[in-house]
Amino acid sequence: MKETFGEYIKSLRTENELTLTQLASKLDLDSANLSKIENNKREFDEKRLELLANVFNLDLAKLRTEFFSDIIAKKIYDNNCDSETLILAEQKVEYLKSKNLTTI
Amino acid sequence: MKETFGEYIKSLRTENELTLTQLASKLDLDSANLSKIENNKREFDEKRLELLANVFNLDLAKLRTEFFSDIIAKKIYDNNCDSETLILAEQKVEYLKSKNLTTI
DNA sequence: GTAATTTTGTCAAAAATTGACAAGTCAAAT
DNA sequence: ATTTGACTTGTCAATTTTTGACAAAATTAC
Repeated sequence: MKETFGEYIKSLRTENELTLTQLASKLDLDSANLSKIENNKREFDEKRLELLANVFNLDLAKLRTEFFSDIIAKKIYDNNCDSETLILAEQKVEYLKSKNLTTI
Repeated sequence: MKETFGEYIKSLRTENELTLTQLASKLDLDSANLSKIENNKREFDEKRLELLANVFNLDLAKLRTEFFSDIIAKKIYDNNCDSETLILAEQKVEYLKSKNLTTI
């Protein structure tokens, strides 16, 4: 079972024996805010994904997948969306691709 | 293949032979902005879902599914997320449910 | 033609997010 | 039992994003 993105960062951090302050500084972030991110009280900012990948030598593409799936999961969870939602979403992605639509 | 939420509104509107102005007023919305919504240039606002359901006698739960799947699809499409993203998201939803986590 | 409808552009107001700092808890060390 | 370091929580101004509203252009129907 997949953990949240914040918990993932926390496990990366502790496995590498870094303090919040140390990692926060590498990510150009306040340690208090990093704590909130790790505890699902704030969102990690997309613009720091590359930095995070570099710090822990991670594959950026995989990290992005991890990141966006987290955002989507939270949206579904927070709004009590039913199980059909993701199936429909997948169809709509195909539709958008087929139409080459420019959305907001 | 599933259309976008905006296109769905548009088809509902035209099937019911309403002008933008007419529907916009029922939805407490500016007609120019409704036009943008129908053309995927703005997001429909969640707080108007119930109103929309009432106007066209739709099942609110289904409409919500339609609405949130649209948001998710656009996020995936706009960010060029790979196909794994939704699979991962589903796992994360289960994880959040199992933990009963309170997110942001 | 022109009248109605739809689309597009713009912008201030409102809402949401972020960065930053202060103050708090907790555990370990001395 | 006090200090130190690590982490958490609360708050708030500043930035960023979204929204509502209006004008005006473009399109369609008559």
